[in-house]
Amino acid sequence: MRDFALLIDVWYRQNKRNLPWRDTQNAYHIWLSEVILQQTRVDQGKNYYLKFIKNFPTIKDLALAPEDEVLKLWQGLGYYSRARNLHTAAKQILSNHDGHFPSNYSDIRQLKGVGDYTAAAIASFAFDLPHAVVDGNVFRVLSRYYNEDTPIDTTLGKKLFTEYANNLINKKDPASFNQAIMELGALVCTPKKAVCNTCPLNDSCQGLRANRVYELPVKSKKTKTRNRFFHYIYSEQNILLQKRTQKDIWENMYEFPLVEVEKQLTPSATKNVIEKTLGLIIEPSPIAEYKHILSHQHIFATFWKLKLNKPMDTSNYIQCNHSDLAEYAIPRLIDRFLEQVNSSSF
DNA sequence: TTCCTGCGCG
DNA sequence: CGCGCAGGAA
Repeated sequence: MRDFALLIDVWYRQNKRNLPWRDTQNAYHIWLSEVILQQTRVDQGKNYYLKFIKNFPTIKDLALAPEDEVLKLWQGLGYYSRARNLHTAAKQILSNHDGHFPSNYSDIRQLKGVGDYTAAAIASFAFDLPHAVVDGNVFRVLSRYYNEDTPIDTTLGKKLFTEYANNLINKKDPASFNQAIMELGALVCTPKKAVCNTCPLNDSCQGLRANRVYELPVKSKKTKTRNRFFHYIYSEQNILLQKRTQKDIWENMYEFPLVEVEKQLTPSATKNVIEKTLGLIIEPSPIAEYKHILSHQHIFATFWKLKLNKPMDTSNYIQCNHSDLAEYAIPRLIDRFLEQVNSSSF
């Protein structure tokens, strides 16, 4: 339909939300907001965006900051590789582009952490270039609009939907088109409870006509998860920390001394394993247990308290008190435990 | 409690 | 193509 762009444009002007990164052409700000919003909802991302702008007013400020500081600001958002990549990209911009954000698609696309979606978003929002964004919202809107069954998580699907979007895009105002189609997906053409009766496209939507709205979009793969069992040692006086340097979850973030085991054992057997592995003596029963869910893992975490009645070798660890602890980037799991510790009596 | 959403990298 | 995080909805 030729009306597509016009219809959503009219709708967008009347229904757009006011967001801090809208109505700016500052490429740095747009980039930052897009990276934050990559796997995060607007409500959760807003404050992080404002924090980052405040702490790092320019790309150079971000590039020259220590990684620990960037991760600390990102703490709680998840997918921490985004923060590490953001930092790397800032350095790329500083050294390769003299601190000025690149203004063409291919240079933007080369930045670490910037894929097809984010490159198109920045190119259109900051530089008015005609690159259609294809994110989760766009997949949903277009799969329904065209009643298109091709799975979106395949190379073919990605190519097809990108073609659809680039054919529909308004070349006169690509930025508004991109904003409009995503906003429609976020507010009207939602995964559940879509409000088709107020949708500007409901006359021509093939998915609605076929009553297949909730069957779309189609995905081919289902995600598999594995279980992991973490045992953390907490010492309330003199907190022990270590940095996760492995290629694993939470890379470069901090946590308590950890023993990971293959499967759940009895408490006393577990205690033996922990003490043997770490050379630390702990209290006989755990003080807290959590199930922490990640995209591909279920982590069963148990927290044990360090027994402080005899000296032991803690030189492998960073030692700090509660106020120092606030300087370290820690995963949500550890943070959640600390919230409980600080609010109750241990 | 369980289910679901979200983009880029190696 | 498997993996990375957290939180809101059902």
